[in-house]
Amino acid sequence: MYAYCLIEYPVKTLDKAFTYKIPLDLQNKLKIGMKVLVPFNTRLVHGIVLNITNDYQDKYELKEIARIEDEFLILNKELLELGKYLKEKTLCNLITAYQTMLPSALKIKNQKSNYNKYEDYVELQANLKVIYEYIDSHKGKKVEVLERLLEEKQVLKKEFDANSIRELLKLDLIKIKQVQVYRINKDKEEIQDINLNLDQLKVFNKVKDSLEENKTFLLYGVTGSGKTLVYINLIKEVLKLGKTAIMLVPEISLTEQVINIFYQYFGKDVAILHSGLSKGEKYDEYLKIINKEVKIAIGTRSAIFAPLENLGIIIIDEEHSETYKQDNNPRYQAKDIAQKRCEYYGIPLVLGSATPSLEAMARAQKGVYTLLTLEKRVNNQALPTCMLVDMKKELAKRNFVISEALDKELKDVLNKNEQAILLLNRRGYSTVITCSNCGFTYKCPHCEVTLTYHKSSNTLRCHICGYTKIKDDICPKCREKSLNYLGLGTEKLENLINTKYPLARVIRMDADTTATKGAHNKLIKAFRNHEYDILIGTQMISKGLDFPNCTLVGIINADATLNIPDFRSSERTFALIHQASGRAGRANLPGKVIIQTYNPDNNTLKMVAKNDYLGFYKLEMPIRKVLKYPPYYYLVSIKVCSKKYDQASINAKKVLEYLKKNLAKTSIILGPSTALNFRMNDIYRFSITIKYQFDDYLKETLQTLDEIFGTNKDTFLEIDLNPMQL
DNA sequence: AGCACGCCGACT
DNA sequence: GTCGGCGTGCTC
Repeated sequence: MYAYCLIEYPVKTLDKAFTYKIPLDLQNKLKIGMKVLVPFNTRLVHGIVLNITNDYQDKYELKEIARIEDEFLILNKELLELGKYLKEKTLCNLITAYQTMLPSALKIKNQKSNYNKYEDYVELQANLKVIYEYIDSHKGKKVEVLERLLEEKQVLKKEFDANSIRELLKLDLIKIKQVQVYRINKDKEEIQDINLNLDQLKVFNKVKDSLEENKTFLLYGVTGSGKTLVYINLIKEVLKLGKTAIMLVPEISLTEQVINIFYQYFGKDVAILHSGLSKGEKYDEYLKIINKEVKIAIGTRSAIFAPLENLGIIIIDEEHSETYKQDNNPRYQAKDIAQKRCEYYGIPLVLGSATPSLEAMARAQKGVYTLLTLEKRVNNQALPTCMLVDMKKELAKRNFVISEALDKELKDVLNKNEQAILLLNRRGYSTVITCSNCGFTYKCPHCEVTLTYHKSSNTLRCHICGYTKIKDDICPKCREKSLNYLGLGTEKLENLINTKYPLARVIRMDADTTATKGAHNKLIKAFRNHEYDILIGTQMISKGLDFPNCTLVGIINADATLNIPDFRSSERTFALIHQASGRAGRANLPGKVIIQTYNPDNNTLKMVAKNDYLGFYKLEMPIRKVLKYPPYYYLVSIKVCSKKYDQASINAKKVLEYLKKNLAKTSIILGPSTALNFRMNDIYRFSITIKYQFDDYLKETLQTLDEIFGTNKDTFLEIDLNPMQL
């Protein structure tokens, strides 16, 4: 028998199956999808078995498989196929595709370690007669241990007094047994079922009627309409059919609430997969799935590869979130993978959002997806009232950061002992430092962007590569003490608010205050418990958080995201502000939102202020059509990267020539131009964009392009199909 | 990727 | 004479 193995090196030339003889003693054990160790060239390497056959045609002299590395299948048939799809979709190596699908503890690489966690348990050793004799003739702790063991058979060693255990061991009355345990163990909680309201029920029934069909639903439900409850009920239905479910959430730290609700409802049936877990925890959760001990996997992007068999539904919450697209190789979109898996099992895919991506909504309008709508908030609560404030007028009143209106509302909130959220999508203290004497500004030496000043650490930092330097007292160029701090970040805003409202308790949440594990949760909990009155934060505060006492949301600078030069900036701005305003007024209290902008006539902002997603959709779609952007055209972004400016530039032109020759004539090629972050980590990047509608040979063309440049030493390509940004 | 093989320069 | 620089080519 022969095994076709893919080996661990992620190199184009080695990204194919190598054939090995299967030694007799492994012939019954070896299965497709197992991890093996094989001789390769002069050494042993890891590989994964792609196929097993009985005969072999080529005259090649074959070596034998050395051994099996993991006793269980790391990938089943469906997932092996899925890897091929992933490779095709993203043009990555097949081995890279499989690596991406596995948790780091199981990845195919040359270091085996045991991630199983064991705990010492105590069991009775001697026969019962001896035990009873001991109990009858002794007193104290040791007897208690034995009595408990008679009842429970196996007890955690930690629960007993160590001395007693030691002595009982010496007497040979008990023994220690190592048992594998899971690091995460959540039990179901007894909670009362909440009944779906009529709207929710309608939506639920639509999907329920299609549980055996491969249909994609777009669940468009306003913030606070109770989408989660619909998901829970759908999953219950799926479990009743004896099937399993995957649910994706954008970022686990922000969605802790959702996770907890799932634990309450489903307890031990849930495995959770996200980047915040330790390697061991991830390994355990993955193992629970492989061992079929759980029926539901919840997690972020990569959880879409959860090795559940017999899937019954996949749900993707906050469908519009850009976190579902991986921004390094392989650049896959979890929604595509989900679609593929649903197709395989013939089951529904549910995409949920209050601000669907234009792509999704367009497909729903075309009937490709089935549109389901939840128009009303639970209990008919009103959506918050929004107000646009013209900051140009405020400047005249010398209000640079907080407008009159926001000031009034903030005071009001503080008086009523309610809470407010202020959104400012820029961290740090001041975003630009210039010298008023010579005009000097700080730039990152590796990335060509201005450095942001962080007051708490007195450093200047690059938000791209993390470069950090201590702030100077004098201008490094002209040696004058004339450095000015321009531009507003969350840190400065926090300072300002503290001085302006000295009695208010203010808390800040951004990448700097949430760097340590669990910090996120602590801050959120503290704010929910009303230990603070005002929460200042970047976009991380906008998603899915529920603060019942929060009645005011202030968008400090709505233009910040709007002015980023990208075709999706309007969509992003709408989603961000709309999601943030959804935080206002959730329980019984009505909410208010104040949006500060220098562009009060901007249509996107007007639509946000009206809480009018469909209005925004109707506004933005014609623009996309005219400019030939998604959803009307597909995009490919090619970045030509090199440490050497000249090489990047020359090769960018070569790529362009190649594309012109080989792409469909109907495709549009833009560039090369300098990429958004032209220099990043000392690498220069030229950007070429392809817009196309139909091109059967596109992938082949890109594949060969990639191969041609694969041999180039100092230039490499980043090819992103359906990029989120250009 | 990782390693052997091979062909040239500057050292005990 | 030989140690070691890294260009080239191969891997079931």
